[in-house]
Amino acid sequence: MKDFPARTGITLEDVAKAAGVSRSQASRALRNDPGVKDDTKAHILATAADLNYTPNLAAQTLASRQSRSIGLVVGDVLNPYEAMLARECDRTLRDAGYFAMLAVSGTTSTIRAFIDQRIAGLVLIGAPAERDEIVAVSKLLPTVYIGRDLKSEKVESISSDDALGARLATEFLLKLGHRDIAHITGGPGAGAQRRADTYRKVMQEHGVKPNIVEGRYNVDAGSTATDTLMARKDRPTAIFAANDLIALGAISRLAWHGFRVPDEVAVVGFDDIPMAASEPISLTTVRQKVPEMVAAAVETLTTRLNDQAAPIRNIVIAPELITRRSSGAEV
Amino acid sequence: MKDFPARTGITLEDVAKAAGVSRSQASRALRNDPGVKDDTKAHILATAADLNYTPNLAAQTLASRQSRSIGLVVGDVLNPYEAMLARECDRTLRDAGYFAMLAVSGTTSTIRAFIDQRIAGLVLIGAPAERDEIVAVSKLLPTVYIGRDLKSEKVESISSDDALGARLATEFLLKLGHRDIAHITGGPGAGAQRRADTYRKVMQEHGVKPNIVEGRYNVDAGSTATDTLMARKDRPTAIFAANDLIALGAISRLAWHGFRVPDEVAVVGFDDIPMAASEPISLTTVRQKVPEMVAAAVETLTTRLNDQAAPIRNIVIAPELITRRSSGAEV
DNA sequence: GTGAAAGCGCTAACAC
DNA sequence: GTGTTAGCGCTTTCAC
Repeated sequence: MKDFPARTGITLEDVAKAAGVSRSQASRALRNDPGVKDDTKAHILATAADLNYTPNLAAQTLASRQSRSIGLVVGDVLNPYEAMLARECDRTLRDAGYFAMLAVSGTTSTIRAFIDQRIAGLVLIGAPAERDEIVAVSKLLPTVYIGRDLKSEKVESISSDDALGARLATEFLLKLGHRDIAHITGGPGAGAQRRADTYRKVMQEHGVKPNIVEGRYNVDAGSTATDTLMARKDRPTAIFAANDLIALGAISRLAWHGFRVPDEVAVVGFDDIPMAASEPISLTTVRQKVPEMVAAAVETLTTRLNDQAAPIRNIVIAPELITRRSSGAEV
Repeated sequence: MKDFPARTGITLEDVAKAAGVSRSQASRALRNDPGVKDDTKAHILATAADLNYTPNLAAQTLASRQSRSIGLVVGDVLNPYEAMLARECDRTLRDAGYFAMLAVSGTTSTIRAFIDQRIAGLVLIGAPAERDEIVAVSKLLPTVYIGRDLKSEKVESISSDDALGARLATEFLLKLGHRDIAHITGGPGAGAQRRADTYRKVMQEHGVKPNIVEGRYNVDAGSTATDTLMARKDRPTAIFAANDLIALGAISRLAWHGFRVPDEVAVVGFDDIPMAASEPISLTTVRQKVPEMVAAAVETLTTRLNDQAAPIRNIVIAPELITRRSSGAEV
């Protein structure tokens, strides 16, 4: 039976009294403010631990006019990639001494509620979609956006290098000898566009014709696009999907049509969601480095929290290609 | 450009002054406490709106000794079913006037952090796994567990009727004429066990031999179990998977082996995650009614929050069978 | 280096 | 019905 701390009624006052010091000193010691003699501090800390003291956050927030809770807005938790980011953010923020308040419906009203709550900062994961909105929010409080490069908007952001990722995938397929490589896009978003553009460019660089089908970042789009692709007389021998969900849709549909993956059609995705690594899927994909991205995001945010004047940072992280069976390369 | 409320420096005092009343009356009016004349109240509310007043939550919490934040602990956000529950909880809680603080690593230390935060209550989604721990936590503050029936532990819970779900799936397959129906389990958990037990019972009731392979609630387990199943000489003509992830693994692997779904093997899952509805998968499955479960959970929690002495509730919700192509039934 | 005193913005008796 | 008076538990000048 784990023992959880009962909500102790112990206050700073109790600790101070027990330690024989004033509340101010106790407060300073606990927050390790400078200006407390080392042994006094040690004594206070010991006493606090002894009494099982836990500070009252509400009081702290009220008195200091700053909280340690961070709003974490996730556009679509049902997208495994965003879920991975959210989970990692939660952990990292906690480790950094903050509390994450998650909202999984990234609407304006949600963010408004957060602001009313007087959170210290905001981490936005793929939401809101509108640039205007992001900019508006970021002016109100420290904000970092994960998933898109917002350099031109002057909003701090962490993103992954979509162009590089698309290049890795396309060149890999090319190197494997494929010429008829199709690309299923992820829709009109900037990231998806960059992936498509880079794919096109790389194909042209190698003197082969691009073959693009419009899609969306979900399974159904992958399926539909695959139907389109395989109905043509010049079928592709490889498909580069703008994300793993699309790739999953493609693989499923390919199987339904009776095409063998990777023998008849090689498939490469983007993101590296957990399912991509699963045995029956074994999807070759461009991994977005979630831990690195989140670490950078939290670092950026905490830096700003401690210094409003810190320069705006826009970090772009390089993804890496993870080869598995779906592409037919020796793994 | 959406306009977000700037963090107004407006306090209750300002509102009271502007409305020409005392702080107490303003406070009462804003929280619509009884004992404020209707037009006074209207006037105060109007003034507050005018001034763009938003209450300081920290001050409220401190003064009233109760917060409106609810800890939401999710065992595994990467499980789409839990992600669905989490999203719905977030929304519902917000609509009920609470704030959800999400933690996606359902460890003891996380919960401890929540308690330190002096949250009002806790919603546990599939975590912690240990009964002891759940019981310990629930003694400390209002808690409702989603996903398991904790009646015997005297912990409020909302669960879905696993036995009924398993029965629906098995009988459906039987009705379709299948006799060789295999079941891939979800592991040692109580819910998974109940599904397996019920499957076995229903099979026996119909005079056919159960065929159980041990699994886990994930794609790989579905794949592995399928290998086992299809390697035997008496191959099943239908598979009832303990959840959708397993079913997905089975379908993928079946395709890999060259078996047609549903022609050669029918597949039925459990949960109804979004991917189950996708075109290329089209999985027949037992839907757990997420909105109903969450509504019940939030209702249960808020009831307790308002009345510590309320009787403990353990609500079990009936799932329903959703037929799609994977089972071969006419849809 | 330490303590005293004054709030932070609100709620909750208690009077009127 | 409405206002007055104390705090809630902490941080933060400002003296010493």
